Amino acid sequence: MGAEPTVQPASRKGLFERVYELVRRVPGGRVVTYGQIAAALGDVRLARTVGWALRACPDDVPWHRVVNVRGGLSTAPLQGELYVQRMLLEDEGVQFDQQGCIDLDTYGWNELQRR
DNA sequence: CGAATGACCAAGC
DNA sequence: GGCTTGGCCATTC
Repeated sequence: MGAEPTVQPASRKGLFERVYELVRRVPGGRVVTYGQIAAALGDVRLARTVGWALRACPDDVPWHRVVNVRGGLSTAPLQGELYVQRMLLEDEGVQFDQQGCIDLDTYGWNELQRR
């Protein structure tokens, strides 16, 4: 567990791995924003790159727990498709408002970085 | 190596 | 209150 430091240069490993590790730490029923992950990495401006990492969407990474700062889902499927992210979150107990957004003040997880 | 992309964020109109 | 623009970073062609 504590074998790895809090933050390390992305050069060490693909920045993707770093993002996956953080997302894996997100407990069910909780959501985090891209900027939060980026901030945990050391730079909030990495938010865009975080999206690139999640684009790979590995199976062992709960990518559905990552939403934008607005509490909305950036994964907008086309007509006919289903909101997989929304279903997964709702299944975990996350409630959506009338606008289809999540209350980050309630479900937002601040202990992403921990320490 | 240069240009283009992207599941973002913040500010401006 | 909602839409548009700019900017930053890393990855890909």
